[in-house]
Amino acid sequence: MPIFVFPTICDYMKEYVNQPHYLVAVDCIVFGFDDGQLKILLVKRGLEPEINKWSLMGGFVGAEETPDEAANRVLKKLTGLEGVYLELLNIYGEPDRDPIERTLSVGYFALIDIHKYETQLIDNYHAEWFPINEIPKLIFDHNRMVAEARKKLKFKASLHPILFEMLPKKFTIPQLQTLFEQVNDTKMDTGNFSRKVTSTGLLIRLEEKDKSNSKKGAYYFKLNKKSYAESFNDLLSL
Amino acid sequence: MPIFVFPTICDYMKEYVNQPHYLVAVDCIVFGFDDGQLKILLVKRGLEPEINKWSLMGGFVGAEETPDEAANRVLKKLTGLEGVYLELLNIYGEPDRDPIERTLSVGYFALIDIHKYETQLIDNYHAEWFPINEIPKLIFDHNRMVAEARKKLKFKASLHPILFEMLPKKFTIPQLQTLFEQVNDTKMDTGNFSRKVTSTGLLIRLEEKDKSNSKKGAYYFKLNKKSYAESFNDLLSL
DNA sequence: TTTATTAATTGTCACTATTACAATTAATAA
DNA sequence: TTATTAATTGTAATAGTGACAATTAATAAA
Repeated sequence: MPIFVFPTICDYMKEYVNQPHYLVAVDCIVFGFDDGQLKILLVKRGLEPEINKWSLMGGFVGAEETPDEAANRVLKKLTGLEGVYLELLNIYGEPDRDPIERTLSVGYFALIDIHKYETQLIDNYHAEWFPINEIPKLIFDHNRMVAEARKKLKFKASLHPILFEMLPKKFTIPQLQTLFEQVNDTKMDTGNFSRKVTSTGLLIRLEEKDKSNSKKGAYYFKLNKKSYAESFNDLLSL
Repeated sequence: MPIFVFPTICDYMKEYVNQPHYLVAVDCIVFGFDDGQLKILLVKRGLEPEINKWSLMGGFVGAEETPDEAANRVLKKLTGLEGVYLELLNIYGEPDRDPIERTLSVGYFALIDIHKYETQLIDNYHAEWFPINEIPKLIFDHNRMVAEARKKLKFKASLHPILFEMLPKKFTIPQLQTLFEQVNDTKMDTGNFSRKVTSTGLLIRLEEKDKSNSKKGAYYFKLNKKSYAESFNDLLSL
């Protein structure tokens, strides 16, 4: 008599049927950069429970879509933007994280150019940009999500040129440095930063200058899309 | 008349109820190192559909556990090991990835010391270690999971000292180098590798030597747990 | 006992990257 | 014309990397 008995098809089907089923949601931590500050986008919840509390933007994963697609859909609906930089952050699955019913949430972090945001939507969805150091108390485990997203952004940005996702097409090196310093919570030597960043071949200097911050003015740069793509190929992976 | 009408509590509850519910599973890509080869652990499926096909080890997320806990449970059951190195890989949520019923799978990759594996379980679960370059056709999207896990391991190992998770307590530098080369699919200068790895302060040299591969013999080393922990604190994040 | 052998380890040196900080530049406004 | 100031470039000491040569410590053959 065999010690291990293979289940039959019926056993197999039963195994599926007997398993609990859960709601699956996505939540997006959306980063933007404006006015020399790193910010994230929050929405004021218009539903019970936790009505009028701030939360991340999220939604349920529909029957015909992957979690990735759900996250893109939510972002499109709440920011008007498509094709934004989006990356899996973590999965949040504490059995009681949602008081109504067990819901697993797939957390994504998104980087957007804050100036492309459709400001009309701010009103529609009671949304607001919060400086990263002034995040209020959020619902459920959303504060934990934000904390993990910050860590991931910092780590990621040290290896991949993703910060450009948050900058406009034309940007200056001091601007890039400020964003970098915000993300990494540090200060850098301006000379060394400038040289390092230009030596990568990732940037193309334009003729125009931004004179809003100094008399000399800082040259505008744009991304070298070609080498940007190549460095992504080198580093991609995750 | 307001343009945007807040849903009532009833709307809110209905929103939950109307949403589809899914099965949620975990799948583990288990790496080990033996005989100079990087390997992964596969099980022969004893159930329809896809009976007798090779697959990753997995299971459903139970009602009282997080996906992390489910992955640990599955690993404990199928390897006998607890507290193994385990990290989220990705979430796999194509609506039709499982032909029986929609199932979202949370992929984890695990690193274990292959010699601690309870070999009895190999028989119980029809499991087998496969060299990384000889992985057979797997069920569902499991080959994709393996490919992504390899990429992640390579990337991860370039930043974190995680390879030690796959080595025994006592190991030699040539051993470590072979593992490193397998993971990165490359060759390194032995001298430079040795110096670099010892200069980190991560290793403590023992008196004993391994003379199985050379007449001179290679010193055994063990991990400096203290600086190992510290470097983890520095780099953690993900 | 001596010598040849071989993987493991250490030495060397040219080359590149990093860092701190000093000097210069290009505009503006007094 | 000159003072001012952020932006940019210069410089030099230091540290890290990589290729390759030399040495070492054991074993086994002569």
